[in-house]
Amino acid sequence: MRTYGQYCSVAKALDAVGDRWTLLIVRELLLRDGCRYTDLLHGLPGIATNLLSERLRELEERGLVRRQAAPPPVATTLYHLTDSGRELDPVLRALGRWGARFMPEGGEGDSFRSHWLAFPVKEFLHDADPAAPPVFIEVRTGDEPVVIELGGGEVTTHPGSHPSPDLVLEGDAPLVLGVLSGMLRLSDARKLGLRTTGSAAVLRRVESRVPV
Amino acid sequence: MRTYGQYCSVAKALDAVGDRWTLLIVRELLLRDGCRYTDLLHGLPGIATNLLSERLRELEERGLVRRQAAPPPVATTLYHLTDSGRELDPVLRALGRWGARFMPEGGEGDSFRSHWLAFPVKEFLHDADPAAPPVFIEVRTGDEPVVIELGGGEVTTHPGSHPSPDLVLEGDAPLVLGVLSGMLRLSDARKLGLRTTGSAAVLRRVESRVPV
DNA sequence: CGGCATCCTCTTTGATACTG
DNA sequence: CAGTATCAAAGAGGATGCCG
Repeated sequence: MRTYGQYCSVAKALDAVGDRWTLLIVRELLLRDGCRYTDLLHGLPGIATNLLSERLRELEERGLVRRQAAPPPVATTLYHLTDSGRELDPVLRALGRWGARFMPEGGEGDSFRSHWLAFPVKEFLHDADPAAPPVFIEVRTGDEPVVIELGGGEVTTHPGSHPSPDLVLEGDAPLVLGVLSGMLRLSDARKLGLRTTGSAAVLRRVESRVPV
Repeated sequence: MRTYGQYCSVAKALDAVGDRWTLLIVRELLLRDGCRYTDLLHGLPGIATNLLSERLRELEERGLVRRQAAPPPVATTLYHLTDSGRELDPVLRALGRWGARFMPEGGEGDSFRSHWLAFPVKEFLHDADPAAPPVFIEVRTGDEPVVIELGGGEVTTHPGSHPSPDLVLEGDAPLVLGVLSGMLRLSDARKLGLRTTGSAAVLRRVESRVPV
């Protein structure tokens, strides 16, 4: 194990999770705890399979990940974060907050997975009308549809489709995130290729607190 | 530039600062903004000089670091963080907080620089008696002495010695940090090799909030 | 198919030496 | 002091093979 050899808690943290891909594996497990090797592979486009297995072994040794042999009918091993691993949440949130500044430009040729939406949605979006009945926005981008629910002051995401969404947003992830974050006007997003169905008015209920 | 190619702000952040040594360079500049190449080299024991120069160039390209040609009598280039770079502070603090769990065991053969103390002192220690007149603890560990001042509810560090410190702690960094954080009793630390001069009673004024 | 292990090539790193 | 240059070792990325 390669270590910085510095008696400093930042260096110690980076000894444990500073290797390439490691924090992204933790991101996946924070988003979807208890998932399979293949799910991780799918959620981490670009990773080599040998690296994933190696990192998982290291994370297990360090006590951040626990593997659980799921009984039939699943009959496969599920990867979970330990308490220690889950406590990396503030680190990931701080990183995501800081990295948000690169999102407006980037996106050309980047891969995207729709479950990644859960992070920015929870972190930056708020329900501006908590008393109103919930509304549902179905987002079709990335690998599978996802539903954003606004209700009771909370904004949550759910994988899958909604039988009767109030609004459907379909198009590239940067367009969808631009509209949700309020950094892109819907009319401009439409010109850039975003397709919408339903009531665009529900977007006014999305309160965005993206850091400047 | 190697990138994850993922449209996710965490991945984008790691594209920018996820390389080996990069966040430790930012740590150094957060602790001592405007320092020289040699200061960085000294504050980052173990780094290869070519890596430091390469990382500094990358950080400058990404707009996190600014190099400034200092006029005589300094007559050298000084490295500063930009606003964008300084905004990594919450990331470093989250990492340091999480990594603190590795500090009690680690330390064998690790290098230590006394200016690193500023981070944990600011993050975890508080002055339990804000109304009392300030007291000064001189710590002699690592490369140079450092003075910890308790006063007005704040705990601050200052490089160098104090003419008449209330207490002097001298010995290995883990012992000093153990005593300051309250995880090690002074009597035990003394048995392990910590040398003290002055009034040990001032330690009762140190209120430690180390996360469990 | 899920969950890796192996092999091979290419890039990054670390240690050291050297220069303006 | 502030870096470049050189080179061996380690790590990453990609393809493929194996096994229940």
